[in-house]
Amino acid sequence: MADVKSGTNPLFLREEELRQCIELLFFAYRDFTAGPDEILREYNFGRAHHRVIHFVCRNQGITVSELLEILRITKQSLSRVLNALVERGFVEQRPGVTDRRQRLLYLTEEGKKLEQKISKIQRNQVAQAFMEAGGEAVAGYRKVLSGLINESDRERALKRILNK
Amino acid sequence: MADVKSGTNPLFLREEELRQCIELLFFAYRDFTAGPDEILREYNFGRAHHRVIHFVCRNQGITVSELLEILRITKQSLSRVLNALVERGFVEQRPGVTDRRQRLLYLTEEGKKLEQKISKIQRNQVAQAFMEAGGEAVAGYRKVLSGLINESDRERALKRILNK
DNA sequence: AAAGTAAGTCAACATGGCTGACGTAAAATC
DNA sequence: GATTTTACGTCAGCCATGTTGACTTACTTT
Repeated sequence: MADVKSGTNPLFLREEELRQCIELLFFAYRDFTAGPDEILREYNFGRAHHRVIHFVCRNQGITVSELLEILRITKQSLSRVLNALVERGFVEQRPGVTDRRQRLLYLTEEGKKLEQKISKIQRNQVAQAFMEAGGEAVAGYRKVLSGLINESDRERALKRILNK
Repeated sequence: MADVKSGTNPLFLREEELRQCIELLFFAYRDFTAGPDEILREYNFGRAHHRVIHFVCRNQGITVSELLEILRITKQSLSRVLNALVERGFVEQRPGVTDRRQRLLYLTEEGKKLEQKISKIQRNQVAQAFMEAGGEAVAGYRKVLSGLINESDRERALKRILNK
């Protein structure tokens, strides 16, 4: 009589472990976004603005369509957020050099300051977790999260993350 | 002339690595939620419904206030989603035994079926990533993500995750 | 010259957060 | 036993951020 719930059943162990790791991701993400949200509120910005600021910072001169592809939202959704950032002087648009239809995106000095302010909180949070966990754990974290990225997009995404 | 951008500057390396790991979390979460979202759409449910289904499944008989604390949303926000799930027969409410003010939450058979269907996708996705990354990496993943949980809530959250 | 592409706009709608005010039943306390 | 607190719920309205669909403009490619 094989007890499905027995600790000796590898399939059950596996499912339970997987569920725990899924939940872990939820809690980590929940608390990981809480800090930035607080600062953003002071500026009347939201998480959507943060994402734009982050990716424009990491990819100065990015095109609108590249940004859309990263964020996986519609251009109408992006435009609201992007226009607000441009109007309030956090993001700057410059026509592309080789293709003048493009409007390349850059953070202004103001934008860079805000990015620093927000990302510092997250970096401290991550640094703290890294210190507690140790270098080997960090390597594991990177490996697993990389594997969670959609396979068809993984290479491109990783290239972007590790860029330069 | 110390080059701040030099690869030999540990502070720069550190910041760059931290930023990469932050971005990794964004991409992983983005693609991690895409699968469930697709299924949920067929039921006219959203991510909010999924979260309720998930945590009620993992904590059968959970009280409304415990659920609110996990999700970190207002009861008004929860009620919309919860009422829909109850009305459509995915979640069941039973009065508490010792405290009859409570309405303990349970998944119905229907609810369990949907949960299985959704979580199977995520479990497969995570299992795949785990296989590619290896057991040591998984341990690292768990360590780091645990450390990302808000310190004041960490113990309680981890207890809930690892429960039973 | 025509077709395709990058980006933007307007309008309307859905989801899921939020606040504030108020209600009801049960439990806990004075 | 009366009062206060607690668990939960509702109504109403607002806001942020996602969606679709239709159309325009400027530029590039063919």
